[in-house]
Amino acid sequence: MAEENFFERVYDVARQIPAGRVTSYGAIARYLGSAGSSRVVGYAMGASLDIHPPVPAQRVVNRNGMITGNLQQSGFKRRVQMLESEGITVEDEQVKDFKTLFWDPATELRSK
DNA sequence: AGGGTGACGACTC
DNA sequence: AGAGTCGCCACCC
Repeated sequence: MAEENFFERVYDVARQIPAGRVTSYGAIARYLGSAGSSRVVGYAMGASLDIHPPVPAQRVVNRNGMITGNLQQSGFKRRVQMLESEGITVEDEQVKDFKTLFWDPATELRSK
């Protein structure tokens, strides 16, 4: 049995986020069936920097569309640039048109 | 086995 | 409307 920890599941979903789109921790948590474990998703993202393969955690922001990241602030700036490189406009550490670029796995991967 | 932590989320004042 | 506080659930020590 594939003993995929909750973290790996989060990574799997995050890797399915198409470029130019963003999602929220709560959306992923909800998609995994643990809507209340949004914090765990965020925690997993932080640990994603230490896992392999790399996870596009930069596409995952909080439900406000703001790029959180108290940790790894060193790479935080780089994350914003990567998002802009994908066509996402980031202003003041916040994703512009977040609602439009929002990619909900519960809706997109509903049948996958 | 227990306690503490944490890239959030929703409620309340 | 904005700011602050509490709660949740999984992982690490």
